Amino acid sequence: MSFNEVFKAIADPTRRKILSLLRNGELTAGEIASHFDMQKPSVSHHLKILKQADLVQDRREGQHIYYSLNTTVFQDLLRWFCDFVEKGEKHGEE
Amino acid sequence: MSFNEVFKAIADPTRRKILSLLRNGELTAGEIASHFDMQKPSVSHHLKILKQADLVQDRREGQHIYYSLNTTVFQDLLRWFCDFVEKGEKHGEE
DNA sequence: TCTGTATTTAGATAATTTCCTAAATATCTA
DNA sequence: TAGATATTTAGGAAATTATCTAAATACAGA
Repeated sequence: MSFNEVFKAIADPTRRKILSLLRNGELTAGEIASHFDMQKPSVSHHLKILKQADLVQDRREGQHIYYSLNTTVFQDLLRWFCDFVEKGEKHGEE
Repeated sequence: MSFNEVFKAIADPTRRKILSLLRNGELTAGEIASHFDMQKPSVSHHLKILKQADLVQDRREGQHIYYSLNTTVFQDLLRWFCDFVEKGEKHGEE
């Protein structure tokens, strides 16, 4: 996981929608794909990018693969934004 | 300003570094460009994208154009991330 | 008005990203 | 093992993005 991968991952609207869907709990790849007008391999590709960025986790259960949010990375991001809103003078990127 | 433009804007490492530089106060386009191994027109392009996303503001003073952070947009982003970290069940994107 | 400095705009190219179809892999059930 | 379902991997075309050089615009001072 790198900070850059995370920012790239959330830059895409499809991926942000996937993250929003997962806020209500884990879903299978197929359930996620059913929310989009897009072929399954394309959704799978987006899931892979989210996983590489450590924004989601997956676990297999039989034929299904369940995806869920990894909120610890969101907390790191939260801090990044907080640092801009606070008027503090120290900084550092990456 | 659209949420999508903002996320696209912060997806690029050069642009995130520009934002970090501006945390210490406003800088001219030339001062910003001097921090990068990149031609000035390229930096100018990145500044334009940050401006369109409403992450920075600019003001002209003589020959110089000063750029500075617009922290209100960061607050909106902060809320977006908070919504993921909180375990709340409601959601909505864009 | 002419010259120099600061910055942006325009246009081209190379790299990256998104999405598709086809094929491969993994698992379940008969 | 064979067939069905769920999902990913592979390979390629189209769209987007980052960067460059050259030219244009804006301003200051002589």
